[in-house]
Amino acid sequence: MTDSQLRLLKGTFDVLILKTLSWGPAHGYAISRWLRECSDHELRIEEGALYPALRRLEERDWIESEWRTAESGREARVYSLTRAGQRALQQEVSAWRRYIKVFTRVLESRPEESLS
Amino acid sequence: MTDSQLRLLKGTFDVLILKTLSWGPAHGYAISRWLRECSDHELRIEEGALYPALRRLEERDWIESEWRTAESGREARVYSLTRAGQRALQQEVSAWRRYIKVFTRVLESRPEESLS
DNA sequence: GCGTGATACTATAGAGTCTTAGGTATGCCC
DNA sequence: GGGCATACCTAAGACTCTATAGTATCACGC
Repeated sequence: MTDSQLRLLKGTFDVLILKTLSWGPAHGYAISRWLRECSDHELRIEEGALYPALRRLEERDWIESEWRTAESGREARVYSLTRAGQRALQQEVSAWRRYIKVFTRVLESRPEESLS
Repeated sequence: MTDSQLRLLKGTFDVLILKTLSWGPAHGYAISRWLRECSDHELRIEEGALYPALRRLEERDWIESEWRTAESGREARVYSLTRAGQRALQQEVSAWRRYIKVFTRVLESRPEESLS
């Protein structure tokens, strides 16, 4: 698949995680809770998917992490967006908009338009 | 994941294939060509993904196939949508609309709205 | 002090999907 | 006969998500 073509729907969560972190640093558990609430409980990140995704994003240097002790006294690994991550977020979001546009156009197409 | 939650983005092609077949029966090669053209060459189904997907859909009884000889004399396996496939297409399309809506809402959200 | 529930992270097995890369074969045109 | 588009199929491998289990801390009620 060349650059002129859209990347397919893998790593959906990645953009959502980046978006969540654009609101400010957060630890894994908070990310999944925010996403669930922000989507009116329609989206849910399983923990088995969340932590591998966080490691994946960190390997790409889109996020960085640090162990911190919260006011509660609990330890947690807090993630934050890097500069590269901010750029990546913008690119991912526009790629997604583009994909959704094309996808929707196909789904709404009528036979007359295609069987020319 | 319960029914009230959206299925995630796997099997993206499935809906697109069903949609293509809703225009009328077609063989595999034509499906991939139509999709490419209908999306202004932005979507492409690789053959390695197409034929497994067609078998998958046939196993679910959403499509059925038949070997036919075209006017050209070439043999081809022609797929068509079943009744169950038509129903599935409608359901899939509305599930996708719902997913895209939620997904877009999250991607367009601002910190103020979420960090209440 | 002890159970319970929410918080917080980690690891693994398994399934499913896409990419990449190859293969076979036919019809058409020169 | 050679090259090209058409038409189909398969396998290896990578990647992502699900399901499940495990560890540990803190707050709360009793």
